[in-house]
Amino acid sequence: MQKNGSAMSFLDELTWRGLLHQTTSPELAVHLASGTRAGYAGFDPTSDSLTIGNFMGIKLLAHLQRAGHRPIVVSGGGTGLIGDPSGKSAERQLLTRELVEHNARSQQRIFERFLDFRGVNGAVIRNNVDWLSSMSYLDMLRDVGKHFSVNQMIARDSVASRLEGREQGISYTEFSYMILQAYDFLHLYRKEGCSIQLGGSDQFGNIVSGIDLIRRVAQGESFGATCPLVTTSDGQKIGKTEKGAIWLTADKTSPYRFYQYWLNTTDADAVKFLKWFTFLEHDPIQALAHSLAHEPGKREAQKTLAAEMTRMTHGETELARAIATSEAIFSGDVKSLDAAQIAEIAGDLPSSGVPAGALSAGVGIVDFITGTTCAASKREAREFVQNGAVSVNGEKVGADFVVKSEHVLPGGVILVRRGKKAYHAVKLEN
RNA sequence: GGGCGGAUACUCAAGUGGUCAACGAGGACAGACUGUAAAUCUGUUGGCUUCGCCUUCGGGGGUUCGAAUCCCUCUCCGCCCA
Repeated sequence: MQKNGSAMSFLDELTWRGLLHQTTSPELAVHLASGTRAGYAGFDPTSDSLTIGNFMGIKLLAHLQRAGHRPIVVSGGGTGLIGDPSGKSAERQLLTRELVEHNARSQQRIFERFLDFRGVNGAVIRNNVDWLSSMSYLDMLRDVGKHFSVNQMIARDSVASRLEGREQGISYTEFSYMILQAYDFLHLYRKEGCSIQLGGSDQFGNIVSGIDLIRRVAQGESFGATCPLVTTSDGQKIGKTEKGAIWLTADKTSPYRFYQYWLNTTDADAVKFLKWFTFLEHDPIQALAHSLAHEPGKREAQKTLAAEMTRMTHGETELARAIATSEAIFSGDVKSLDAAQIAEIAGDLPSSGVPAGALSAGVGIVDFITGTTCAASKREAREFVQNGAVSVNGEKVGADFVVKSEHVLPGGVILVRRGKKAYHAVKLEN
């Protein structure tokens, strides 16, 4: 993650990647070119981890850093106590202080993987609870609130949409959120010399509020840039699957699943994702685009995307494991693996247990897979088996198949597969 | 406060006394075809001890041999009048 002297400018980089939605002023380019600047992006501690949806904020900061500037991660330990109404259709439940604090702290480990914290333009992490919690309500109203026009505040999309529907409404608490975020920017401007705020396009309004505040209170000039809302070619949010979001930490999304998520990217999105999510440069991506167009079956673009993302997020070792697991499993050649390999694979898959005693008597395939992640109910299990969707240890099985002790693989597990991609490890229990 | 209309499975949306576990569309899942892709075609989509049984149509109660469908009531939502 070292600074590349001949790197193109921050804005040019974002532009060719399709990551620049709008800037608050054309002067931003000049501002960036004329010195080392500091820019920040905020992260809500609504969870103890971050998803690939949040990754874009990190990536913006990383590009800023690569262009020679100083990135500041702002953890919303204070604003998280209030709740950002942007993009939310209904009032949210307040999180407890303990939870927000825990989440904020827990998220910090993630930034360390994508940003460089060393050197002159090393990244820093700040938590806005540090300055927001000590500010009194009266000070906030007198020093900050006075500069906000309610007329403008209620015109803001995030607020207006909530005022329209009588069902939803918005509390005074959430309504005040934009003031706090604007104050963050002012604070960072004063204390950290931070003159740029980055975020998703839904944050544009909040960013402009901060810029206005800085102009009024500190007579200073500041800027903002947003990236577009990233979606798949069919308009879906990226990283939202039926089974839940794709997280950036192994405790919530295993490296194997993470790798698989990217590997399954459709052709239409592959190049777009390479530009958006990886740090691969223009030429290599062009080469992959060419490969995709002429030899789509090789899936080089998807494989590279999956590898890059997994390496960046989980490291080289985990990437190697994810690839090994994927290959072993999808080749169907499970039986040639040794005990250690199988145990490793089983660790990456959803699993359940079966008593050794039951197996010696034999368990019908339908009962065997019911309750695993492969089949929710017996009815469903029957259907899958009838469709020929189920295989045990890589071999398709019929409705009369009985699982016995002899099917236990060297690692003490039985690998069940439903359909193409749903794998489940059943572990032998004593 | 008064009048009217609405609440149906993941979502939208039919159904207004039996033939309804509930039309249709979307989504999701599976099969075929493929490249662990897309598109397309087929099937499934409450549960089970599966040619049968059990629990579902906002909550509760009632009428009836029988109700998602009729009556009463409660909750929530929309529209109209004060």
